[in-house]
Formats: sequence, C-alpha cells, structure tokens
Amino acid sequence: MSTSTHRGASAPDALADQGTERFLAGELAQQIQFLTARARGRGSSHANHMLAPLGIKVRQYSVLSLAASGLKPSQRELGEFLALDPSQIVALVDSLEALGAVQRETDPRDRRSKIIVATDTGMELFEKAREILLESEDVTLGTLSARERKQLRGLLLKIAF
Amino acid sequence: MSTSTHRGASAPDALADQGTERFLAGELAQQIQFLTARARGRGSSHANHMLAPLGIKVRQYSVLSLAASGLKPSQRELGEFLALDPSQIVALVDSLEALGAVQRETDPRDRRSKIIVATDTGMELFEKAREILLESEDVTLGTLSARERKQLRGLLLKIAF
DNA sequence: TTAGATCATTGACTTTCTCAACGGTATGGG
DNA sequence: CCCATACCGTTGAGAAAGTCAATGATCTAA
Repeated sequence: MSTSTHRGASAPDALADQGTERFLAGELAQQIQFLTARARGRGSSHANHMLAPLGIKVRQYSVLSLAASGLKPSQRELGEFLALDPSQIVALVDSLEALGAVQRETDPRDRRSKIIVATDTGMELFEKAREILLESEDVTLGTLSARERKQLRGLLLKIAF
Repeated sequence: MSTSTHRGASAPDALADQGTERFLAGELAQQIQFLTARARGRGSSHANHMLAPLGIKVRQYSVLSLAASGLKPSQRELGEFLALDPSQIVALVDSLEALGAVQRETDPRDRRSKIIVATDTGMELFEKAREILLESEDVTLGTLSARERKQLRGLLLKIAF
C-alpha cells in the first residue's frame, strides 16, 4: 500500500519513490525559476487540499486576507498587488461574495472604484483559513529552520515585487 | 507613454506605480507561500515573453532541458520530477516532437516506457532557450547579489522536493 | 463642456490542472 | 505456462487559471 490511489505531487516525498534523484545533477535543478515553480506547485497544492473543507482556495484566501486587513483595497489594487488580471479579481470577489465573506463598497471619492471589505462571516472564515495556511506553510517548509525561513522570506520579498 | 498597451505584471516595477506598497505591511506579504507564488508568476511571465520568439514556453523548456541532458528520462520520470500529471507530459512531448526537437524512443528494457531524447534540432533550440532563460533569470533576480542567489537556490532546493 | 484616461465588468480563447478510463506491457504466483 | 495485478503512456472531459480586447460608467484636465 505504498502508492495508493492518488497521483500528482500530494505525497510528502514525491520524488523519493523512484530513481529520479539523478535529475538533481542536471542543470535544470539549479535554476531558481524552476525551483520556484516547483516549490509553489507543491505548496499551493498542499494548501488547497487543506483548505478544501472551507470551500475556498489559496487564491481566494489572498483576496480575503486583504479584505480582512482593514486596508480597504479596491479591486484595481488587489489586481496589482496579487499580480492578477482585473477580470480574475472580478471572478474571485464574485465567489467570495457568494459565500457572504466579502462585500463590494463603492468608493465615495471615486464611484468607479469598489472597495472590498470582509463581512463578519468573512472574518471568521479568514481566521479559520489563516490557521490552516500557517500550518500548511509549516509543513511545506518542514526541513527549514526558523532562521532559514526568515532568510527565505527576505529573499523572496526582494524578487516578488 | 508611461503605461502603454500591456496589462498585468510584465512591467519591471508592477507595484511602484500606485500606492499599493501599503499592503506590504499586511500579513499576506509575510507569507512565504504568497511570495513564492508572486515570484513565480512574475518570473515565468517574463521568461515566457522572452522565449516567445523560439515558439516554446518555460514548460516545454523544462522537458527539453532534461531531454538534452543525456540522462535519458522516461515520460513517467519527467512527470515525477516536474511534478506534472502524465497527461501533461504527453501534450508537452507532442508539441516538442511537432517542432522536431525531441523523439520518443521505446525503452528496450520496458516496452511500455518511452525515453525522451533531444534531436540535433532540439539541442540547438535548447542552447538558444538556455541563453535566454539565464538572462531572464538574471533580470528577475536583479536586486539580488551573487551570494544571495546562491542562498536562495539552496533554500528552494530544500523545499522544492 | 468635452476629449481622454481609468475602473469594473463581460466575453472569448488558450493554457494549465485534475481526474477517470483504457490498451499494451511487465511481473510474480500458482 | 497462465493468470491476476500493477504500471506506462494515452485519450478525454471538466474545472481553474491566464491573456486579451471591448464596453459602460465615471473621473480628470484642458
């Protein structure tokens, strides 16, 4: 019962099974672009699975997090900060609105713009999701020390914007 | 002519335009999961644009790179190492095969398995793409010193597998 | 007041993701 | 040898994500 029904990268050690460690010697495994994509794939996959019971995904969490932050983001700002197309923000906000988690509020200073704010329901959802994601991150970063995590955060912060 | 036709994160400093730096104070900007996704999005977007003249994307480059490595990967191994579903590997190899860049060779020791190897054309394509991607990575990591890049590579290597 | 820019939205289309099934092939037990 | 079982590549389908163009409402500046 080593490999059960599931496919993909959800297994803890997706690569230890068969002899694919030899590819680590290849050039690809040294390219930061590839490693970043690999890490994010594993991370978000795991996070999405953990988040499934709440009916949202990491994508929607990121919007919810900003909506719950008190920073009053407009949809345009969400798109810019999350590096997503405005149309994607519309869909994301729609789904969160359908869950009763956020509300669109027209900005009185610019009636084109809509501020996204979390409802009480949204705040509760955010707290639950937050707990789950912090643990998910802890699992994903399992082999890293606290010091290394801090380093990584700092480095990513420099290249993410 | 500050912001021309394009949307999205293709601009060098996607966030410096408007006042979204305030979100950096939010909790989201401290989560490694988010930063990884952000960095990956910016990186692969830039890389894909740079790669466009060659008619391939980073996705296909990763397959081509392993095919050109001399490590004789099977499709199953490609899927495992790249953390992609087997069906995606099929599509990827199909497209590279259509370009004349790789060939499927039936493994004599297991006729179910197909080894993916680069053709001469594929090797040339790989070299060109490699140059482009190294420069793309350099751009993406612009603000990082050589020392920091090495650190980042090491940290990502630990969490990517 | 008006021309041009901006914001959210819609629609279309491509790519990526995820899952289930199927034929051909290998492997090990009877 | 035969058979059940597992595995590899492939196909197909549907959901999610990414990309781009166009539009109505609204703001801004000349």
